[in-house]
Amino acid sequence: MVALPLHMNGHQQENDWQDRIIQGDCQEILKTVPSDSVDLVVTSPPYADSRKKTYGGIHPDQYVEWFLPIGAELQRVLKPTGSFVLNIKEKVVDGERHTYVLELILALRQQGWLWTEEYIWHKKNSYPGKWPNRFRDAWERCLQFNRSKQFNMYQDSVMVPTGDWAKTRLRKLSETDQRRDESRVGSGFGKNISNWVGREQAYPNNVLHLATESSNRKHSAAFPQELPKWFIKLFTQEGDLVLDPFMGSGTTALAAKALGRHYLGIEIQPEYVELARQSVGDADCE
Amino acid sequence: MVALPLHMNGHQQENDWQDRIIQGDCQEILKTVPSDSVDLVVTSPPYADSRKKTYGGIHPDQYVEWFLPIGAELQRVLKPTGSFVLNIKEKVVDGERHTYVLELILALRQQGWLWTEEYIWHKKNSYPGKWPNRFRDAWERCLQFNRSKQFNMYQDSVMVPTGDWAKTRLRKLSETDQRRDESRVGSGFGKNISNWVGREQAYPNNVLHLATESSNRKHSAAFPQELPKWFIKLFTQEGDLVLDPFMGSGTTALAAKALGRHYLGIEIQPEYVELARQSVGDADCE
DNA sequence: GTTCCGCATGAATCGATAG
DNA sequence: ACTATCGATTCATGCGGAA
Repeated sequence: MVALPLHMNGHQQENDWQDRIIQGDCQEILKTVPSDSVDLVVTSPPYADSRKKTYGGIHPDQYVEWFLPIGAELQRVLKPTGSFVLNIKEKVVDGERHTYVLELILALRQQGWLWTEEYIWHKKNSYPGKWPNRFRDAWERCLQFNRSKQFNMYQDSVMVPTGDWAKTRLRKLSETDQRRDESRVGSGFGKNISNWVGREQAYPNNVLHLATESSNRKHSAAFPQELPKWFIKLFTQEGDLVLDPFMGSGTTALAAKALGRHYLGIEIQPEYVELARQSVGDADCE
Repeated sequence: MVALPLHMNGHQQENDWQDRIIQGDCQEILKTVPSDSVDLVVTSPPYADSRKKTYGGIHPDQYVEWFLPIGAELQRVLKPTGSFVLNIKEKVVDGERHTYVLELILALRQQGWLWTEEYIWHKKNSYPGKWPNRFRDAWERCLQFNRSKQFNMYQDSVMVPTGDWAKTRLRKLSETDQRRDESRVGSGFGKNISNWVGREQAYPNNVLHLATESSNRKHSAAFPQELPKWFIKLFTQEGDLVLDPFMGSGTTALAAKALGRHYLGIEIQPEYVELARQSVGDADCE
């Protein structure tokens, strides 16, 4: 049977785990989350040795060791059809890219995760700076892991306008619409699709072009809401549960809520917890 | 005619190693190349299990083992101030990204290489296709390795125009071209750079936006000439020596020659050798 | 000389079929 | 069961021919 939250007894209601932001160390909190209950984990954990003041600064050499227990819990709480998206980028240490992310990928596979794909987040407005031996770092990894080869993926929900739709849309419109309508019947969507009716659309690829959010004042990591949104649309449906064990200022929760998904956020810093709760609360008023 | 290095006796003149394309297995040929003689290695080795007919198809599980002896030779022939740029991408095997590239990076570091940086080549025109569990693969790794932390880097040579270029130029373009320009983010590759001489310039970042050359010539080059050109400009000066141990149809040699650098190409396939020689020969006539 | 349009062409991947 | 081959799917790009 599932590990029940400590304060609950008897029948557990799934709703208790939805739309909440919990303060605490995710390694501990996660133990109280039921198995096979989460549809998507999307998170941007503290990077090694960075954000020292906020997270205690995990040393690069200890990063894998630190993350593995959390990876194990995430594997347990994720549904077999769910996905785990890890946004991360290795630091420069002593003039070299450190290898802890590579080692983490290998270690997570040892743990049973499937390394399905590596998406690239291209940061269009990367952090300025100049060094004699390198250029600005303008990309981060978004690693997709799965428990099983059979996972949910709703590709139609993230389609984008075709490169030259303006040129050909009028000509091909009828023909293409017919074809797309057929395929739409089987896959039971409708909401987002309707936004694109009349346009040519194509499936995206594994390179995401997003700007970092400079307005994110308090939390040190500039994690644009569009990033979790994209993965939430891609890997969940409305009503599904999205987990972020390193919630920070609540970007993932906001994204999930805005898309009609349930969220579960864990954050160790009380200030961030408060900030995140305000954010999702504020969103209520809109 | 092919003047093989083995035919030479006595003192080696550096010129003997310049501007030549040698047919043979690079693992063997490299042994005859003088130590500390190359300013830049830029190459795109056969990817695991691909190009089966031409290279014999290295199995993913044996890739690291196969590459390491070559890596050792490259380390020897490279000058201490030189760089080694490796263009590579892992395949999907059984629904997962294979880990041989990650393992190769770790193994090359064991061999003494410094993993200085990972550039991303964003392939604007990625191979089409649709699958239930993934999108099209639109990026490849360009891994930069060095022998020493003190390596040559000429950042000014790859600066890109900035600022008001969109403003000035977009007005004249058609609607479709405008749309294309939007997606043409960042590192100003392209032919019209000369139009922007004298304008404000900025340093690029570590994401390169290039299209593959699909229907360019008879022989479609796996990587576009702009890719080696960028690294050649960045890591060498005129008169320096550029080595490509997997020359293919000669893209790197052409790029080096066009930029006034010397080249040394090694290629096992006689047809490619012939093609590459014709290419650099043809370039002479222009 | 432009601009526009048609068309072939990829460092792909999956799933089914065949040996 | 495990490998090898094949068909289906899909789209940005650049060339060449046409207006």
